[in-house]
Amino acid sequence: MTLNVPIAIDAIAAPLTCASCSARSKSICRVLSADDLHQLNAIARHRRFEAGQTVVTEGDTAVLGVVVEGMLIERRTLSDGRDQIISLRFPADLVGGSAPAEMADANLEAATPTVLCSFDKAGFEQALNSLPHLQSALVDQMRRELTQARDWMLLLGQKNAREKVATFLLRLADRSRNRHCGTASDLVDGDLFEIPLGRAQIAAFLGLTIETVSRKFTEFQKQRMIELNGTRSVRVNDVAALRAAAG
Amino acid sequence: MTLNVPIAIDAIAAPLTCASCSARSKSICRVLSADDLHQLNAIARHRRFEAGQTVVTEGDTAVLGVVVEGMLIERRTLSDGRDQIISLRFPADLVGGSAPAEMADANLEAATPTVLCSFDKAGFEQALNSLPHLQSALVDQMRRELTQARDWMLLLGQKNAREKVATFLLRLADRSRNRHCGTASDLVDGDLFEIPLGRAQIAAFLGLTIETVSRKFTEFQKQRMIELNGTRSVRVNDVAALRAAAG
DNA sequence: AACATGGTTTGATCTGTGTCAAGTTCTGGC
DNA sequence: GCCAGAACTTGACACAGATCAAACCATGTT
Repeated sequence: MTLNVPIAIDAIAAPLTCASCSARSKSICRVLSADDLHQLNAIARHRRFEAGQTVVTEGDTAVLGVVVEGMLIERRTLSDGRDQIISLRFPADLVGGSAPAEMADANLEAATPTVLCSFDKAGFEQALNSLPHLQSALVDQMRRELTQARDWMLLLGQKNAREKVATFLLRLADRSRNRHCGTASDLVDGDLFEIPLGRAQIAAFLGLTIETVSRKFTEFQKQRMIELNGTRSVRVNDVAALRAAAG
Repeated sequence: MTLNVPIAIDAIAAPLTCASCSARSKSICRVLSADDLHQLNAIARHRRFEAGQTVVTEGDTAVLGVVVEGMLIERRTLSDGRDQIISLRFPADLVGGSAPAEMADANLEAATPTVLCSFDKAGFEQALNSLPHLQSALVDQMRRELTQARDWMLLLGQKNAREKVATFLLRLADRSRNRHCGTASDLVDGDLFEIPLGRAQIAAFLGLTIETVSRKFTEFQKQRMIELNGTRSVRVNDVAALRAAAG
């Protein structure tokens, strides 16, 4: 079972109702009763995106929704083309809830084939007003996003390439382990997971170049901390060492 | 009139009531009616801090409040001592509203003599529940924080030292210009303002070393873009050039 | 006034990461 | 299965920014 290439995207039955939504138990929708879900259901619409496809461009009218399957990337771009990936959005994550006004504050694109449950913005605002639980779930969600953003600022501003790549791997491994079940299990030696990003995307996420990322991967491999299978499949051989390298 | 050293901190009459609060018109409190303000007033308490003083340490029970006067710094620290300033909080900014649970997610310290209007956490939660306007103002505030954090990620990950320092100066100048009156006025050549931070703090904010920050300052001065008066007072001679340098 | 102190600037050198340029390995289409 | 193009790795080299060290300068103290 791979993360980046679901066997057949079209074979996945898109959950048409919130009741059967695989992302619900971990998304902001989890706080809603069956009755309240109907209100959301009415303004929800599923959209599919291929890997690499753009969802919205910075400045466009924002898209609002919950990731159901796959993975989205938010990136912010400098006028000369340099860009920084600002966040990775996994299943159950809210997207665009933090865009001020009606305008997207970043480019949004699919890293892997992705299903997004998008909400009508006006309808969502209305739902927020009538469902206090939803509103506070949104606040919670934003808190978590802010904490993540701040963690990443620490990484970008202070960590060196080795620490950056190690941190990245640990975060991803964690996310892969815990995405299926609700139980949080620790990463252990021997765990295998997929990197749903290319080297260029990893580089843009870490504030490095492709080449440096690649070098660190092979460095970790030579030191027996990880084992690469192809370019996107990783086995963690020495969690402790990886943790140490992450600083 | 200096930003960092008010003539006499004790001479400032602390606004004891929200009604006379200088920060109200721009803080989250602005959305509340006179009546609703009473509810907040009841749980508010003013606290003063000297420059350099710690307000809370990461992991302590969070402090929640609005900056009335002065400036606070939030910093996150790596185990080996390296640290990154995660945000600067100016008058009217909310502090601690984004801490998950009850725990501060960063160190908070005063950069200049500061007056903080702190709220009782439980009381504030209650106020949030009973005052929907306040809740959505909080969401707005968090949106803005998140946008700022993301802008800074772009800076930390992609900009070089020259761009970082130029960006920093522009941001500060802006903030200084617009802190008194409500009208947003553009920065123009000849504008003078104070830097309420030492070089070490600037460095920690930009992900650079003290020495590099210092070198960029003198570089800008040699190029006639700015003029330093002492170490903390800056005159901007060429806004356009600074903007260009900021990328 | 001389002094101690902490912050800042400046200089010399080192180093990690970027840059440029080949190779090499994957991947998907025929 | 083979081929073309893209993605990745590896190497040689350059350079921005870090590090180490020494002046320099404010500011308050005796």
